[in-house]
Amino acid sequence: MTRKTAEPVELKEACVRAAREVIAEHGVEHLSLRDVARRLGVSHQAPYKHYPSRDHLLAEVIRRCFESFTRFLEARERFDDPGADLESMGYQYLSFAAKHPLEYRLMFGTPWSEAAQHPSLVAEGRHSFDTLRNVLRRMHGDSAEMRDAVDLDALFIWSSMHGLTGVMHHNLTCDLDLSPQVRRGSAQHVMSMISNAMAARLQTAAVTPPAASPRPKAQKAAPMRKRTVRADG
Amino acid sequence: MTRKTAEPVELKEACVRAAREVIAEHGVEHLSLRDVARRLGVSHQAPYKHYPSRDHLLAEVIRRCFESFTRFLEARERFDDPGADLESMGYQYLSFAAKHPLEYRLMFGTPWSEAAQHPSLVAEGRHSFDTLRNVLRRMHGDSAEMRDAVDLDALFIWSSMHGLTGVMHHNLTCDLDLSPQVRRGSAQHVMSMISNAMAARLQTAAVTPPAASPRPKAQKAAPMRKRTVRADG
DNA sequence: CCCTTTAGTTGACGCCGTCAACCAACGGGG
DNA sequence: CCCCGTTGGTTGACGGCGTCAACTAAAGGG
Repeated sequence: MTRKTAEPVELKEACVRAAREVIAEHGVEHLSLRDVARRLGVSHQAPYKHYPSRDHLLAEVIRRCFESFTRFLEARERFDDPGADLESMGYQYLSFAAKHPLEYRLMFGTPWSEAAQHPSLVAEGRHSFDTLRNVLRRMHGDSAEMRDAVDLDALFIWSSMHGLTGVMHHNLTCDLDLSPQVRRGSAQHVMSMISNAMAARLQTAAVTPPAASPRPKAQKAAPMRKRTVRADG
Repeated sequence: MTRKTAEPVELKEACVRAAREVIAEHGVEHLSLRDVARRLGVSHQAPYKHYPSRDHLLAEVIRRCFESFTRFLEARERFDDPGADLESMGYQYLSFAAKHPLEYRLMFGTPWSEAAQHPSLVAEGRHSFDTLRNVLRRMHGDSAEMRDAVDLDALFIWSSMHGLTGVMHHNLTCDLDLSPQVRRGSAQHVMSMISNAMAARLQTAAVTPPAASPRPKAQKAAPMRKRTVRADG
């Protein structure tokens, strides 16, 4: 009635935009469909015609974050040398987190209700991860027996990046009495630590290529005891 | 009336316990003071006599998580060698995350409303971080010029740990097509990668002791360009 | 022309957090 | 002994929320 009937999907798109506004202004925990509807000058139930629940709208917003995140990673400066390429992607990752903290927090800081409910979202997340995988495949070779090694390294790198940005985004970084030098240099430092680790790893990997269970070495100072981290331990 | 008036602070404690139950059963986002009150057979509003708002109760719950987390880290197997001690703490960290995913997620996965509102919480979080700092001080020496280096390393290690557990706790780990070997070995792998990185770092640190800005080396394959990650870049 | 589908409406229900007012027990001071 | 403030509990109300249900106008093809 009050809305022009031009595009039937107009509202669906507008909901996503309005939801992003609400989240930006009041935080994801205060996102409400009623608020979205109000902003669009539409009755409170109108968004329900396009999204079965509040969480589905939220999932769509987050899915788009993953989309643009992946695009951002893909748009990195490219290098022939896989190591340089990996590093380039690392900086791109941190740049995204720094430039789009809202999106980043949405992707990685939102407590899922149930991920299984939103398959397109997890597909998009997987896609992001695959970008990192691809770089490491170029590094390690794409042989079948290297697949697990690639995944382990991907997990490590992803974790370090993810963890750093998480710590930086949490107000923790201010409350931890970190000096400005530390705050400024932390990204550079983490990147170089990853390089350190990968360099050492590549040396050992060259020695033991078919490592089905990639047993690490690198216990210079103290021999590393074999431990396992288990939930029921 | 219906409650025994034995202990005046009884309800305050009971609220925390009930809140933990609610969170464990329904997730932190569904924690409600009314639900807590109902479980305790007490009127809604009764909890308000002890906690000024829902978020204050939640903050108290999380604060206790940090408390027990720190205790857990402190209770690690101790070693004279700082490297071994660091490693021991790393496993303790991962063990805690594996054994108490609920608490872990609460501490690091809860979107703060405003941290400044809950100073005792951030104090407890800082305390946890200081545990890691102390180990690294033993490693690097506690000189003033090493303080930033310690913090940088602490940030890196904390990030890797935090990131790994975050990735593992997210359902992502299932949706990423990771093989069981990878899932089982990821903790071990991340630990060894950190050891790799630290070993390389200690070598360079020994060469350039007064490094105010800890310039990293370790660009074997590709020279690392000096980049900066800035929000406004 | 009718009938189904689509995209929107209003209204209601039961949660929630929170404010306000009230009330019982306690405990120390006159 | 009474009196009164404090503490810890009560009930009631308000508005906001998600969601279900029923209704309606427009569109569009048989």
